[in-house]
Amino acid sequence: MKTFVLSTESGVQKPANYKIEYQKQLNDAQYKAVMAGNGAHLIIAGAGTGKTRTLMYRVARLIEDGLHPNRILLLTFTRRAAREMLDRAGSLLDDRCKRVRGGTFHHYCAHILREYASEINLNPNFTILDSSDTQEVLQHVRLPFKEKNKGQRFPEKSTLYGLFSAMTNRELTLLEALSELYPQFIHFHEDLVQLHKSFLAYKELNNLVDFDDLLQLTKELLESNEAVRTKVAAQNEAVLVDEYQDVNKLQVSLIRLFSSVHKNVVAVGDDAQSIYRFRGADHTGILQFPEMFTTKSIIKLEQNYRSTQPILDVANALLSQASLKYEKNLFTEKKTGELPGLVKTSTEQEQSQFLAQYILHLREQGVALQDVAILFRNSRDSFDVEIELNRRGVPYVKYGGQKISEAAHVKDILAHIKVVVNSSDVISWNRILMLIDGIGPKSAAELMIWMQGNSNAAPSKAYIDKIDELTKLISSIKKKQNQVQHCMQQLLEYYAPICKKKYDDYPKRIKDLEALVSMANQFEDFEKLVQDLTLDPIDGTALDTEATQKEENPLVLSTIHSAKGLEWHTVFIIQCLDGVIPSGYSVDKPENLEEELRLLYVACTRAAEQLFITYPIVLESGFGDYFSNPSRFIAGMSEKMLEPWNLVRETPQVDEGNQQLLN
DNA sequence: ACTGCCGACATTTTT
DNA sequence: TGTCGGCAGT
Repeated sequence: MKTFVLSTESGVQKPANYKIEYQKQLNDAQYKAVMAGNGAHLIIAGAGTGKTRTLMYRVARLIEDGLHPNRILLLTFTRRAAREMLDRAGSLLDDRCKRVRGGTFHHYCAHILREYASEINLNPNFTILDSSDTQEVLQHVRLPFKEKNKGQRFPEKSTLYGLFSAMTNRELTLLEALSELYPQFIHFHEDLVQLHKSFLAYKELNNLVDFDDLLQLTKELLESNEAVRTKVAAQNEAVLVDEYQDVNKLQVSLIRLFSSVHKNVVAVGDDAQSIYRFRGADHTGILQFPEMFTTKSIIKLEQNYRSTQPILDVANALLSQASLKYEKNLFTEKKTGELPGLVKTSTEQEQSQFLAQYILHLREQGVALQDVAILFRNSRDSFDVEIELNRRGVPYVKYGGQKISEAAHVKDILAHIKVVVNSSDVISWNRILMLIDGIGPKSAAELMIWMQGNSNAAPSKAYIDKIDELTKLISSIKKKQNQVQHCMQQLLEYYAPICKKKYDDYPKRIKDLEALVSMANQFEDFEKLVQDLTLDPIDGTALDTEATQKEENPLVLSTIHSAKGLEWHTVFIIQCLDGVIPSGYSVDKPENLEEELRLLYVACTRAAEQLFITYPIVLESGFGDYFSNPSRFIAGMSEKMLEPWNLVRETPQVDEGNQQLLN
């Protein structure tokens, strides 16, 4: 006789022992967030409370519970964030974590669209336009409207871009977006409706998709096509969203669609760190999460592991000036530390001198350059410091501001590759034709008509040889698509003389391009290369890694926006002036003003041990020098919270205490 | 038609 | 800071 023992346990297998000791390694709130079961959960994570840590432990926990990694979708703000999180989760558990699908909304949408393009009459081979490409399209489309309204000030391409983008991302009608953002153009409403139509038509005709379309088309696809929606959403057994405070309305709609089958959504964010209103993020969005998703729990992470209490005091003092927020009480066990310093300098140059000298002083004290950051509101606010740092040979990297891949020479090269990938990419064709001597807008347009076979007029003899050379190059690359690096090299040989002619500073640019060529081999094919470089542009550093690797790890200069999620031992916030932060453009609207406040809050909470806020009293401008005021956000702060520093020029006598010497 | 030059200018922040 | 529009010269 055979025996079979029936288990008394229910069918679900509960691993009695996890590989990871969750309870030991996490605090109570984090543990709760990691272990929370199915359904929607919102995690309000104050700055420095271990938000990333919590997310990655949750990923590991889900996998340990038997969920297949590719049924997890992790949506982050940048691709780097996803990569880091999954790498860290991987070292926590094992390599299964790396198979989690992670990336930005734009990446995921691009992926869906490529797969299901045919369902919405889209060619899967579409080219993704970055913001400057999109503006070029707008420039083209707006011409007839500008002509029609001759003599009047018609919206610029950047204005149109802002308008249409707001409309899509915030799910507004054109009229709503127009009256809110650019009421001065309200009388063009009718024209703008037409312009928008021709903008969409142009993109459709030429197989072009811009950043906003990636999201919008995906939404339309999933809303209208139940079969696809079910298929896509069924795959997402767990959806994790990072930086929820910065998602916009359109992205919220997408999350709902992505999670529409299993309805397991965990969102992490901090309403106090919402700084992307300009991109359509609505910082009240996170406050409305419970209305959008059937929320099982709201978990608050309040213990800060990053900063000292004096730094948190300043941060909390800033936050107390905000009006609408989730009540939070950040606390730390790092009770003691230096008081944050307030450094007033006479000029911007003096500010730069102070920074350079103090940073070198810190280095002598054992604080490595890479553990120090200089943060600022606008990319150009660091120009003066950069000069000073260069003068003293202090290595630094700068994040934020213009991306290398948006520089003209890089775009030139990429345009050649783009026509290989998508031969109907007229924007790129136009760009590369115009590079040829003697070809301007007119000839380029004629040539494109001719190439499409819609004209018998052959191109003029003056440049027929050059056209020939170009077409040979393109078709040769087309044949060797798998030899990415080799083709890039070939392309660079073709482009180098053009570059020399076009730019005075060509040696620098050629160097950039050589670096681009050498990094090209990490891509299997051109499609991947083009898509990755548009969706995930290289910021300042990546191209000159060679230079930075040789020297010591560099000091970090960054816009506050790009500093999101990062931390340093010592942080300097510079140019902390009224009109800079808050920006002069935001002072007339309370909502915008609050965002500036949050921005300063984000900056302060990047500091672990020491924080400095600096500003010059005299500002130079084209019209001469004038006196400036410190940011209104710090103006009323007590000296016991933010300690004023006194800068003294070097004299034979040595000063003591909190006085820093300048020489 | 295209190129180059000049002066005016406006400017956040990013996928 | 570079970028944009306008204008004159080739």
